[in-house]
Amino acid sequence: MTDVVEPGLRERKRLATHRAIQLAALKLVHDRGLDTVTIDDISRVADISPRTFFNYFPSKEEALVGDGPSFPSDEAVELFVSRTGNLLGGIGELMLDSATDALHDHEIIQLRKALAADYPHLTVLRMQTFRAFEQKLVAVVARRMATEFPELAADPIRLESRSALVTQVAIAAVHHAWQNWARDPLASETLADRLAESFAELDDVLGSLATH
Amino acid sequence: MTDVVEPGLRERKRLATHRAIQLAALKLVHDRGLDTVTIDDISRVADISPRTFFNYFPSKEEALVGDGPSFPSDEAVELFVSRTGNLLGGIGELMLDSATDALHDHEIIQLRKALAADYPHLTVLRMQTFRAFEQKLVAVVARRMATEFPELAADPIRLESRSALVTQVAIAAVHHAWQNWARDPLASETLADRLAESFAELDDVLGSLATH
DNA sequence: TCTATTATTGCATAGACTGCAAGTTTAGGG
DNA sequence: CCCTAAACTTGCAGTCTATGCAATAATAGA
Repeated sequence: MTDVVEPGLRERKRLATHRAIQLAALKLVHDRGLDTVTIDDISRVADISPRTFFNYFPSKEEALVGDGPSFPSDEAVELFVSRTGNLLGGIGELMLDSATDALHDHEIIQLRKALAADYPHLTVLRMQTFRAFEQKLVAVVARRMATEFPELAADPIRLESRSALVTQVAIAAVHHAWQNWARDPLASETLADRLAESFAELDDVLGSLATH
Repeated sequence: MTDVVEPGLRERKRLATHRAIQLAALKLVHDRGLDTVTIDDISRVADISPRTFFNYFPSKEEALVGDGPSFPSDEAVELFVSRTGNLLGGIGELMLDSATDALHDHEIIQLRKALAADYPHLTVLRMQTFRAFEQKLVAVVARRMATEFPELAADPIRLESRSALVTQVAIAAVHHAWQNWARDPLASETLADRLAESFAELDDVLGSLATH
């Protein structure tokens, strides 16, 4: 298999700084509120120069919400495309596949959760990191729908519109999951749990709403 | 009935300035691109002081995307709540009711359309203006679902989660409509048309996705 | 140990945004 | 028509965000 090379000193330092900045930003904002915390403050706590801050994050907000999800692996994508039935649930699994990446840092996760509860507009910003993502996802969904619904494949414009709509609906579910996750700080459920719940609920609610 | 009082001079001037700022901002950005346009530029064209700009809009972006929709009238809300069947379609009509407010300024609409095509991230920002809105909408949807699905009314937590999810899905449809509307600059369809289309398509797609 | 690459930092600068106080304009009554 | 209160505009000073550039420091790899 592919060798997992031990990352060098440079890489390790880079990661440490990356984390130090996020941690400093999250702690400060948690303690003193969003608008009283400046990038100078964050840099001081993270032990870097303010100029270096911008080598890692383009803005205070980005440092707070963290990096967007990475796109699912090719295998996961191909599996998704080739399957049939429960399309939305499949997208949910795909999301989950990419969301479970950097979610091992307990302290940061906890702080981010509190942040999401305190500043809902940052949650929306967080959703925006999914947008980069979104276009690729639409393309993948289109491939899947083309194989599953042959009559759509014949009408590219309709296919495009459909897959865009379905993707938006899936993102709505992710948003819903994130909101529920952040709602109560005491719950021990992970974001992954909430994702599964929201997609299940979505599947359930569709049945009761369809007018056919 | 309620008398429609002629707005005074003060109010008319205010509206004129409001429009002048938006127009100036949209034209400048359309001609020169987003990042080369400053608030000083906009103010110069709109014939106001830069300080006055901030009396009208909190940022350049807000001036570009315009004000959020106003909440639907009480009558529209009550009608929606009391009806039954096609829940999502009903929400669509509700959205439409509030979206057709300030949509009579052809020049601004056309420029905003071009803007949405050129800068998709502003469209997302535009969606954020729906958020104030969103909370109220969730409450209204909850009322409707409580009357329509009595078994939900008995479980407030479930009801809350459901209505939040349904609202998110509806917003997804609005997003989809907005994207389609902005996609081709030549199409003569109005945003209202696109909204109707997207909600119809949503209703249609639900049938094919439900796993029941 | 030497060198190329990459990262950090300070400095200078432009632009976004806010509070405050002074000046203008409008509303509305006498 | 005039006067006053309220609302609106403006200039100014100051803080914070953000970026380019050039100098310095640290690391990788030979």
